[in-house]
Amino acid sequence: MYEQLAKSIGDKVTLTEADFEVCKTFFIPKKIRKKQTLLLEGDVCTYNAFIEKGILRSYTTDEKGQEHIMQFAFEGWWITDLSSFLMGVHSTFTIEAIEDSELLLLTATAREELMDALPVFERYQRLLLQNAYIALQTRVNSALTATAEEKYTKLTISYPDIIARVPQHMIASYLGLTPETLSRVRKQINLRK
Amino acid sequence: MYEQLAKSIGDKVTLTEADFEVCKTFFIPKKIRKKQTLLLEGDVCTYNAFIEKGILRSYTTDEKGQEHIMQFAFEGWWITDLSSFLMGVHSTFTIEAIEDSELLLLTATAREELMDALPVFERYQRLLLQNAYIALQTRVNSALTATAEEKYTKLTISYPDIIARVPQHMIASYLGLTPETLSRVRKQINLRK
DNA sequence: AAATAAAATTGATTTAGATCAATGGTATTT
DNA sequence: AAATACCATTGATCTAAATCAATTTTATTT
Repeated sequence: MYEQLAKSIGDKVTLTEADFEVCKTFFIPKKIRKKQTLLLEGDVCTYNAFIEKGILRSYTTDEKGQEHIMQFAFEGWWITDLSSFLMGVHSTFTIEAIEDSELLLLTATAREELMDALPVFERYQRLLLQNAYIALQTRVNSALTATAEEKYTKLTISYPDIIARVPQHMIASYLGLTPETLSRVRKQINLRK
Repeated sequence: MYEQLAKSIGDKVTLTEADFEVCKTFFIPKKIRKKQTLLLEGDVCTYNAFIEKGILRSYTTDEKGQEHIMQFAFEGWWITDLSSFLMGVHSTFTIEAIEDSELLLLTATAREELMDALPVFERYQRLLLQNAYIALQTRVNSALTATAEEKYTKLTISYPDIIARVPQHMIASYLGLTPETLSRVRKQINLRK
């Protein structure tokens, strides 16, 4: 149940086995079924979730009821509404499981305590955040620069997992395209090869 | 020369005056004139720049020679190409002064040393990054969701400084619009009031 | 396994914003 | 202060992607 977490932390910092045992105690394991929500828009996000197994997504809903996906999260990734989680404000995102998933939840206070108990955890969190920030910049740039086809092609290269495991209409939403446009883009690409 | 830095750090963490004196020694002051570059696309970004005075911007240039602005940075903000700065890869961004500016530069090694010397500096950096990440998410969401007019209106509300101090064609670039479209959007808004 | 719901595809049409082009303004530069 | 380069505005036209609508395919549920 903690394999992915051990791997994720170990990739970024050095932690003894004893310290990892301490680390584990701060997390709350939780299973969540496909289509169940971990967070509803408007609620306060009380957890930062680490994914041991499965896929989740976070999304906003606009006035017309259309969903806009902010993030997909797979095994070994984290997902939360950061501003709600850190500042205690009402969330703008809904977080929902795309597959049956196994999570490790960290409350805001547990997170603070864990960073105090194991200073490398703060470093780990900073390193994760750096990567997440860089990835988001790339996404902004793609949104400003790229055509529909370029956006899709870049995604297939950078995140083949998303293409393989996520329904197409959700990929469209993530890229800021309609499902129809994405379907046509894929057809074009296939015709050319 | 260090007023803005003292303010920025003081807003996030607690630092004694003596520690701040230590902190100062890690920075290299630098003046840069309007239109001069701090970083050219393709070079390795050796500095994380804190802005004491002035405005800078970071942007990518596409195949057609068009510039796409990733970030504006004012007094009290930081600017860098994070992935180039941290990983030593060639930068995708150019960083350039919009006005004559005064900077405090931190090299990657100075930054590491500073975080070792003053652990609160690591926390300060993490807190900055958290805010930057949340702001970027908001920008992605706006890019996915909003019309040209909504993008502009949101910017006027969230960042009136940008509207007031940055040329219009750069605002257009930042929003992913052409200068013509932004001009028309502004006209529409003015006609309505 | 049949029934139902959800997702993907394809076609016809519309539209928001881009592009092309010209003019008037506003800064820099000499 | 004149000259030059850069910016913002306005108009006409074009186009990539959205919308509307129908059909086929694939998943879920009973």
